[in-house]
Amino acid sequence: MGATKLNIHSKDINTIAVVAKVFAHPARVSILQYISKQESCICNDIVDEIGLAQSTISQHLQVISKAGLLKGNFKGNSLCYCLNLERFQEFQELFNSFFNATKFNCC
Amino acid sequence: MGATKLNIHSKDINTIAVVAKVFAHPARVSILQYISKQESCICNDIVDEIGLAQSTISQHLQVISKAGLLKGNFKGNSLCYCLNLERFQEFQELFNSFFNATKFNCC
DNA sequence: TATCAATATCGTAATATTGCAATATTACGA
DNA sequence: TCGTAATATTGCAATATTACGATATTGATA
Repeated sequence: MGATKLNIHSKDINTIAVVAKVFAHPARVSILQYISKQESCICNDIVDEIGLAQSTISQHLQVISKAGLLKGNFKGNSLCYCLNLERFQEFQELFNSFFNATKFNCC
Repeated sequence: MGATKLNIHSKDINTIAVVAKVFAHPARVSILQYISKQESCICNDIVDEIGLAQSTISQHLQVISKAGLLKGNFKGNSLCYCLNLERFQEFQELFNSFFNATKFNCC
């Protein structure tokens, strides 16, 4: 018990949920906003900015990265992430088509 | 430890996270889609439709309802929820302004 | 009022998420 | 190559979420 049942839902519905999950934590929303405002981005700056431990930020970054929302230079001891703008817009469109497809009212 | 730190983030950022959390579970996405397709909505129908226990659906409905996404007749033994279209569109706009405000790229 | 059907709540178990400290890894420069 | 700074990983504890069965509640109707 307790585990989310994925197999009973359509692929589209699960996709929406997975994408929403990325934005469902304030630290990740903060990180995304912060990255989008920088010329280049160094994780250590984010740590000072967001106010969570370095390891915690690193984990959140991994979640964001796995969702495909980052691109850039991941080598070296001072990384330079960027927003993957294409992917980000894909997400926006995904949400919008969900919202638009769900707008029919019943009463 | 383990509890999400809300106080270190701005109100806007927390709001995005709270709203995203509603859509961050496939059952809730399913429920929203289902409701939007019905003339009237009876929870027991949803149970058959979604494939989760009645109590589980009821809990998810509560989450959706607390987010303000439902309106309608909540009295009687056969309820008639509807999507709160205004609120739903508010959410869509919230997401879009977040997406649009975060579109600046760094590299 | 007694019953029934629909929905909500409670209690609990399973799983997931969050966060941190400690440690490991990595790549650069001396 | 050695040290160092930056980032990643690991291990663990705390908390949150998900799900279900059992039970309670609610409102309509006989």
